[in-house]
Amino acid sequence: MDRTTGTSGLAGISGHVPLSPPTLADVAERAGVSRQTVSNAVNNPDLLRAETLVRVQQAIEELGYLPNRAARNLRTRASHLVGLRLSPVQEGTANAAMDRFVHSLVWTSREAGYHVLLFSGEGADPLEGYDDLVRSTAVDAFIVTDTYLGNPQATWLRQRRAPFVAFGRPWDDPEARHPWVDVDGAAGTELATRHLLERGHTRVAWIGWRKESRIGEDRRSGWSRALKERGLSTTGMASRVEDTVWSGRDASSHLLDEARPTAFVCASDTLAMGVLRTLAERGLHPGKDIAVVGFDDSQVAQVVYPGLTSVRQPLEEVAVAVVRALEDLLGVPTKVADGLLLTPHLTIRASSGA
Amino acid sequence: MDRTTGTSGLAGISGHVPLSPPTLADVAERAGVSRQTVSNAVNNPDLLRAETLVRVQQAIEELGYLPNRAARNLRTRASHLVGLRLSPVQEGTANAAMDRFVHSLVWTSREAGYHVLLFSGEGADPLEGYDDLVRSTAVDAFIVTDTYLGNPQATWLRQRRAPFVAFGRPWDDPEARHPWVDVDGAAGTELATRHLLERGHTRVAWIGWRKESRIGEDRRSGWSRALKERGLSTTGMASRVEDTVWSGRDASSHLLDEARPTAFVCASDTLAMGVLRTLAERGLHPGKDIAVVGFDDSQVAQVVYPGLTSVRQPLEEVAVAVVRALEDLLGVPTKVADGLLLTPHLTIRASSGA
DNA sequence: CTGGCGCCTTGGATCGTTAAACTGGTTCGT
DNA sequence: ACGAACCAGTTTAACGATCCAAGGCGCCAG
Repeated sequence: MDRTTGTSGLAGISGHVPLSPPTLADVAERAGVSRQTVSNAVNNPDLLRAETLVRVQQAIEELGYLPNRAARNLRTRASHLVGLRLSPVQEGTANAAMDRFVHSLVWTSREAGYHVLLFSGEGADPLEGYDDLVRSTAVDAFIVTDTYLGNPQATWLRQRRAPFVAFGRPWDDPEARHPWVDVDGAAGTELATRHLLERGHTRVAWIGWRKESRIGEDRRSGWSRALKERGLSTTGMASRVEDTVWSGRDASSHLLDEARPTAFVCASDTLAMGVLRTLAERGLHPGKDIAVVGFDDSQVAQVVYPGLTSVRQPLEEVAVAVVRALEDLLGVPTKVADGLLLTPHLTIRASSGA
Repeated sequence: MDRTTGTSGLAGISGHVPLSPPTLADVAERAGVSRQTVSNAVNNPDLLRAETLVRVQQAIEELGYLPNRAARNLRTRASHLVGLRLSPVQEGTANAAMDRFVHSLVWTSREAGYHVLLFSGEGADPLEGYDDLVRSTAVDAFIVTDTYLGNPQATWLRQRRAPFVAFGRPWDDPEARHPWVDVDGAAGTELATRHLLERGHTRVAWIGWRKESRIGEDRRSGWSRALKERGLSTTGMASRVEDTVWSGRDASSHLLDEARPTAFVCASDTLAMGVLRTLAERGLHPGKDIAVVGFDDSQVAQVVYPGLTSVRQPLEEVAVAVVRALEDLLGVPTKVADGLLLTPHLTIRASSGA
């Protein structure tokens, strides 16, 4: 049977909106060529004579043809989708950065011809959701973002030969050979601390996360490095707590009483908000009496009074790098680089005495 | 050729991780049945004898078989994907709600067997991005969220016979017959205003968006309704501005000087943050001297000192309703209801005098 | 012995696309 | 003069699941 006699998608002829989009065969018929020639016109234009190409392209244009994704996916064994898992939200803590990253990623992927497929796990198991997508070959690759917990995804995904790029270093695994992109948190807090030192502060406190958090310890190291560089002591100047406003409030309150700092550097904007709370309770003015710097430059930092100075991650750049790594991974394996560390910058607002 | 002699996916036999996932044929071979029977086991289990079913299911289990999505999509003409467009972010204003909604939607969709495909437009054109997905039959339906500007998507999508559910009312089009879910903003601000009236306030001001915003006017109507209900005047008590902290600051400053309100209801948390800024500048205490209520219960409202009372949209419920409408749309057209209006509630914090 | 029923096999078509082999006439290199 | 490469395509065969029709087989009832 000659499929070129199909009748679907004759928008231009019948004048009606087609019930189903036009197919290769429709275009072929209209252009007076075979289906394969249309396929070539789309995928390997240089194989056609210029004249034929134009004719086919015109037919494509007139019918508004676009290759059916399911068919193309089946044939090429590629979906042009990348999977991104949204981890279960603990509202109140900073998934602010994550949301900004998602936006950037979607935007950047589009330019590279990819779409982002969101999924979520049922429960706490960080592997939840990945499995089905791998087994049903629903996505070409994954973007793994929650690498803070010794990322078991990496090991698992490699075993399954599922391509992936990580946003976050493989902290615990020096053997890891997968591509990753990360932001140098230590450089960020170092920037923040230096900024405070330059403004004359000598007693700069740290409020960060519990010791088990690699990211937290990394950020902390930037603070201590900057202090030690100037020969300043860090003893008694640091506190490690949960990432909540209340923890930040309590920690800063204690530190103010015990160590008498004139400035705070925090591992997150959430903690910094805790510091601001302590200051408000004590009638102290952020930026005038006590300087405060947060981390992530979240919405909160931007709108709070009088403005919170904060370390801003270059998430747009991260997205670009991730997609680049992805293309490298899925295209010709040219292996640009396995890991890439980007430097954040500091958004200065009134809380650090602008 | 007998495809049952295929050699892919023999994980259990060779002991190696398969290079490509197992197919129907692999399962059939292992279970000692035909491909058709495996297909039936998956899609019409009641057609099989219990004994055979168990055997097939065991083979499926052992091989870790899951139907190839591309193949199934091609055949069934359904992708089990829903498209969601991320509108270009104007950082600083409230896409906070959007992010919360995305999370809820992903979660709810998963339970219904759908995944969320994110996409974005190139520029300001709200139709950007939809077209390609429709023509390539990449998604089964869309979730349209930006219905605030006379939503041209609705008209366009209906023309293309592309199924969609809207989060947001068809404000300008009483003819619209598409399913939608929305949150009753007026009910929310009415709740907020009543809350303030109950706490003894009689001079309650409004800061909202410019008159062209249907959502803004809707929210405003809740405030004025609550005041008029108590015989209180609204004249001189309202201001309509851009959705920025600075606009909120200026507006509240003017209102304080001119109308001497003791409380503010705002169309967004962003504007409420502007009010808090004015209070801070004047040495006034939110919740004690002046009460403030925001809208959206964003991260900001939760962490700011001393806590911002805010109208919270039931986005989880919205997601559930949207997915329900979606299932209705894509399954048997039972037409539950075209539109559904949900009621927000008030999260009370110290800014309203807790 | 025949017919019917329940459960399964078989073969084939189908979805829309693409990879690979092939067409038959021409030009090129040697 | 002979093989190879090149034209602008065409033909065939997948890709993996689903759907349909036709039929086989054992078993039971009539």
